[in-house]
Amino acid sequence: MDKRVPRDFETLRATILERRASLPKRIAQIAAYALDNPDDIAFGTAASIAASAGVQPSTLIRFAQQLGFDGFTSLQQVFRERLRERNSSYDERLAALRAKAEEGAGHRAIFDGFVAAASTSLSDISRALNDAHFEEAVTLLAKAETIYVLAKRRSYPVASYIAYALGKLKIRNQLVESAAGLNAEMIGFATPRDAVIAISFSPYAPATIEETRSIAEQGVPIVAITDSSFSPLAQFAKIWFEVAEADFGGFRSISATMALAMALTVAVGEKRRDAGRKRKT
Amino acid sequence: MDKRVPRDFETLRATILERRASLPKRIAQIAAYALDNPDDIAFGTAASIAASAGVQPSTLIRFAQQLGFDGFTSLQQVFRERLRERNSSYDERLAALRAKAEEGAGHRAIFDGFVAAASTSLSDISRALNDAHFEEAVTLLAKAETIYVLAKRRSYPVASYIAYALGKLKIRNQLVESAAGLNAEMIGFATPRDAVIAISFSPYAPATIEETRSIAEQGVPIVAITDSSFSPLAQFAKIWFEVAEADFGGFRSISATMALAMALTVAVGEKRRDAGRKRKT
DNA sequence: TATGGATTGGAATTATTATTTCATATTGAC
DNA sequence: GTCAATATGAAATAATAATTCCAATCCATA
Repeated sequence: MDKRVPRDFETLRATILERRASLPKRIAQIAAYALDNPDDIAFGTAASIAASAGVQPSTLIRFAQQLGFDGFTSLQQVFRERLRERNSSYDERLAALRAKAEEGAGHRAIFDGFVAAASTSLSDISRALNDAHFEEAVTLLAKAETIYVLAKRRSYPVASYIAYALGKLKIRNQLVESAAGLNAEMIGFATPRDAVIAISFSPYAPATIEETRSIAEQGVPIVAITDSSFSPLAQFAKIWFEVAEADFGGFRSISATMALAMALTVAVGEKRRDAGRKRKT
Repeated sequence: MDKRVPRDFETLRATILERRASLPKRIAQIAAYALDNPDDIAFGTAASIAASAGVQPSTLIRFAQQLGFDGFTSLQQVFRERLRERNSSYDERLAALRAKAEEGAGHRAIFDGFVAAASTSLSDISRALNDAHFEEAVTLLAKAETIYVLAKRRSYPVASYIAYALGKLKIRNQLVESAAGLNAEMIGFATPRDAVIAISFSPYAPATIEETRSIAEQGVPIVAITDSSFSPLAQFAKIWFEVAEADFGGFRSISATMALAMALTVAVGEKRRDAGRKRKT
């Protein structure tokens, strides 16, 4: 018994792909069918699957045996397990990935951890996002002449993506960068007809707070993305979103923030397009 | 037959909850178990489920019949269908969300779309990432004196995050920005003892390609993150990762790229720490 | 093109699993 | 407390499904 039986779907998949070339015709046929229709394998009976794949039930069993299983039933377990896993909550999946990390599966575990953290964050925000707030924010931003984007450090990548996307949508915007130390002057140009997207998470970058305060004092409406109602950003903002990002290895995910930012941007683009169309007709 | 048989899980669930009070003890027991462990119902046998729920198989069948099914098997179909639906490919779900967004179902649909795109991308890369490549990349980067980070436009946010994280980990790095048009000179300082992380997706920013080529010619090893084996980056790179990002509303997700980038960064940090510790002992 | 080995189809067999049946227990009304 | 109706447990039975077996076929090689 030097050939190990694939216990999880991914290993199984890899094994099949690897041996694909050397499999007999009918077995290959079943192999292809299995990878294309994993759900059918999970739920069907040997006879029904064989019929769908255009082979005999016995071939199906030979296929399973060739892979090292002792029969169709044990092969089917792997396909069922896959559905269970896929279906299990993000939290459980995260736990599973963390568990894998414990076994010390090299650096792969780190990667799994980040994927898990990102998934968790996404599912959290999907649940938590308030539709009405989102709608208000879109309305507010769509009316702005120029959208100022304000974020430092960890949040800066999000800001730069927003600026990129707004640019592609031909929406006037200004990324407040600290390059030449002219942020204060840049902010000075903003008026109440503009709007701001400010992003900051604990520990809040002092510069972001300071700039947000000063721009708020000029009467420019602010949409904030931050991590709690105690955030200093929340007090300055007309509308603010609370985003809870999961962390791994001391680094927090930014995927939820990113998704929210992209959605805001694109929604603003759509709203403007719609408004423009209406005005013309 | 005025009582209709629940055909989908949600209806079934509602029906069960509604009648819960009027059900006999053992039947109620099975009902509770079914709602708590729907996966078990989907895959188990009548005997195994009955045992887990602490009742007789016949009770399970009576339960099914009381709900209007003609036996356990048809009840089970509903639980299986549920898994199928839940698992229906992300692509289908994305398509549905896109359609929803098209018909103007509020801006929430846009947000959902971005979350779905991000989830899809994450689950794809989780499946596709090659452990060995990842390990190699980490080794290569951990040896570098300085890590140069190269990315423009859509990929720039990822690069800026890498630079931020490397900085926090006290790993010397240089983000190649186009601020003052001095990129060529900056790149000129790189030696074969350094390393590069280059990120670019179709349509590849010409500047990124050009800079990657020139730095490769200096013998600096390159780790590339890109979207296909035909990518111009792939030919210059010692190791390259293929990342397929789902898109929504014309904007591609960057969550998978982000997760990979963070994992690389932190893994490099760990590897260095381990190496440092070894040297000391 | 003959020959041996591998592969396949299809029926026979075995196993597993759902369902039915019936005796027993429980519950509630009088 | 008695009786009838209902519910439950356990084993018997029927149905269904997995597996095995063997003859037929295919394929590569000499």
